[in-house]
Amino acid sequence: MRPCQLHTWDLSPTEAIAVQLQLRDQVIRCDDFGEIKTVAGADLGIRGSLATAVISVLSYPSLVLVDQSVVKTAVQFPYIPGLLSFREIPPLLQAFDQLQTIPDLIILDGHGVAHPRRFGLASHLGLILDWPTIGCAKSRLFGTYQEPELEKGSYRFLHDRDQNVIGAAVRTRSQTKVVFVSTGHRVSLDSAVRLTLACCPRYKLPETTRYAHRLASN
DNA sequence: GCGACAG
DNA sequence: ATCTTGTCGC
Repeated sequence: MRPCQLHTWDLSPTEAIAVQLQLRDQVIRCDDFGEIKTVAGADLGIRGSLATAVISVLSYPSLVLVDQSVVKTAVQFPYIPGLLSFREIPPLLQAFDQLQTIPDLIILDGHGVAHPRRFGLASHLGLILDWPTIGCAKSRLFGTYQEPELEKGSYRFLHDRDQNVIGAAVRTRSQTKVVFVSTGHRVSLDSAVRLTLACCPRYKLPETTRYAHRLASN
């Protein structure tokens, strides 16, 4: 899981968009992973310009915390819808570098291919690490969908303007708002939905994300 | 031109 | 994301 230097990070928003368009075709939307025994959650907490990057690794499917890493560093890129990865990946890579355990799968707090250029945070990090990733966002960035049934496990596909499927609005908990699941890299949408639901035994968000989020924002 | 817009 | 109190619902 060695990070691959696909590009530099001192980019202007215009250059960042060019990078996304250049890398988007390398994303693998099919299953390309082995047995899942551990799943990692990654998240960033930001206070002013100081970012706290956290990676939490849980056993799967038991979902017990087995490893965690925390790194505090300065953020270098502003938050711009569609360019979130350029703000969050540098700090997250530092946290992954400090991690002792190599997780079999990573679930990100953001979108994968459910993105205006089909290259959200989960796809970008997946490509850099060449590792299986899933995007699981709390709100929609791009695409249209219809509300799924209110029962846990229900979901409806997210479509782009040409009706291509780019993700799914998934009810991970009954009577609660949906989360948006999409392929990050090397995980099909079907597997992404199945694995995400398996990581949500009680709450709307995956346990992985909850663990990372808790440490990152306190 | 107006609205939408992951975290 | 962060700034912030109480409040509605399971």
